[in-house]
Amino acid sequence: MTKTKQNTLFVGTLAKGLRVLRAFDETHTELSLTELSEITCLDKSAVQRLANTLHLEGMLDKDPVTRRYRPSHAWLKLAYAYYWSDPLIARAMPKLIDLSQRLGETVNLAQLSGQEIIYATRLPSTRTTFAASVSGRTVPALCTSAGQAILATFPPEERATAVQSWLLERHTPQTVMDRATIAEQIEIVVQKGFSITYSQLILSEVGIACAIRGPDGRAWSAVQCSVSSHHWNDDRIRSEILPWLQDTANAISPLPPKGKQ
Amino acid sequence: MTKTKQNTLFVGTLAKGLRVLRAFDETHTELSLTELSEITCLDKSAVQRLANTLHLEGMLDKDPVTRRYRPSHAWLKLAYAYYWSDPLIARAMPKLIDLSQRLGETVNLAQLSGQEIIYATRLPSTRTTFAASVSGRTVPALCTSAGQAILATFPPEERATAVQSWLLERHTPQTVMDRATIAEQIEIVVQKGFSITYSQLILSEVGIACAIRGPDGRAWSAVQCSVSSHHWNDDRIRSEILPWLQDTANAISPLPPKGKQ
DNA sequence: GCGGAGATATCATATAGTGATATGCAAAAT
DNA sequence: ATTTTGCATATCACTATATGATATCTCCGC
Repeated sequence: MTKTKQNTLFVGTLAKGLRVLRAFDETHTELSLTELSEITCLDKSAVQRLANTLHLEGMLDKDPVTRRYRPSHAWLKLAYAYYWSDPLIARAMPKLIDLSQRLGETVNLAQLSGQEIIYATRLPSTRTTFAASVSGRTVPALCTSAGQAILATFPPEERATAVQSWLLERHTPQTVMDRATIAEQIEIVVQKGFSITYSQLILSEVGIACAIRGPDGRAWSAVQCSVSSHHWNDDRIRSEILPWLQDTANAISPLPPKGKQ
Repeated sequence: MTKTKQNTLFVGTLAKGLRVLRAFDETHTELSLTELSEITCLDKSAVQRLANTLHLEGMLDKDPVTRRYRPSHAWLKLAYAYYWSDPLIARAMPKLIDLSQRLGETVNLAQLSGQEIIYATRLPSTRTTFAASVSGRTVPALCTSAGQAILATFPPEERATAVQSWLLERHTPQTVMDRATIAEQIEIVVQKGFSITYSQLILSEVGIACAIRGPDGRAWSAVQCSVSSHHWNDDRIRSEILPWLQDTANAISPLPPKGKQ
């Protein structure tokens, strides 16, 4: 209902079902029918049917006693299918493993997804927050070293509009919320070829990122490394981490020439 | 169509949409409309509408030139939601990171999902196959060290029927396909409290697993470690890996007493 | 420039999903 | 114990919505 996308090629019922799936997130880890109904803004009855269907199809687990629904293992299987479908992952993975071994620090593969960065794979090497140890997290691109590294490969005008309009989100007291400052930072990234951010997502966490450029020089992903500022000063980061990070990013870079065969 | 689940609480359209999502896997990484139609056994028109809807809703990417569909980043976001929803993951993750650091070898968290094991989190420490480096892979439980470790915590009758009836799948020439042999192996696991398998999924790969038991002694998950038999002999595995593995599994074990509060 | 495969668009039809309402169940409140 | 409340589950008549056959359009190989 609400204002369904008129089109006849659009199956509203399926869209509603997806609303139910997407109702689950960090804060909504298990939901009752009425909660689902509230979150999705769908009719109670509709949610009942949709959730039931998702349950029968193995997409939702249902607690037999509380009657609440939870994501099922099928959600992980979908991620597995994604990993196979994205050629970058296959190319990057062995190199990321090497890098993580060499540095002994957390290494991530970040991809641009709209205005956000999604951490497609994570190789945590250190106790950290839960959010930083599992893949699939999304964060506004402007707030992250990876996002800035990627944006720095964009043509100046696109870069400018991105810095002007893209989503921002405060995660720590230190999170930079001023777009002018971010613009400056990114210009520096353009010069240096890498990006470093401090305490943007977690306090005293340093993010270092190098873009993975396509043949046209433009990047959609980045190799990123997170370390603690208590253990690493700027000099050591630049001398002991950056070179390897850069090498890894470059090694992943060349995209296949798109040949049909 | 076909033989839709009669029930009025079942929304066929949604189920069909899910069929489209699940058409993607290791071998089907990007699909055209006609391919989707073949795989899902759905009408061409139906697939057209469903795929289009999934695309508009951001669940499928569409190559503007080849017109083929691919899984989108949303699939990773779903996995992220799963990770938050499963309390075991949050409890296990820091301990798995520690373990992976200590051993310097690949560490996995495996969960029982039907007759299969699903690798919910992976911390690869060594170059390995792609399938073994990304999470979400499922493998028949009987073929894996983790599956055997879990089954060994089941009451004898259930164990027996599982060994008799559950799915088997050959992955290497060495994969044990004889149920009697598997039964024997699992009885040994019951005695020893851990499971070791050789070359079952990949040649010269050794899998070592310890079950994560619930308060009732029964397990649904296991901590698993994969090493190369070229680098590790039995003695070293038992003395240098097993103790830590066991400790980690035990440390994760105690499930919260299920109190409402 | 032709032929064919596959993607896109259209449309009349009835099936399949809708949402209001009613019943059932269990835990919290009195 | 009894009542109340909050949710889950079930039912049903209606029509909006998905259906699938058909037609058109577009791109590639020959």
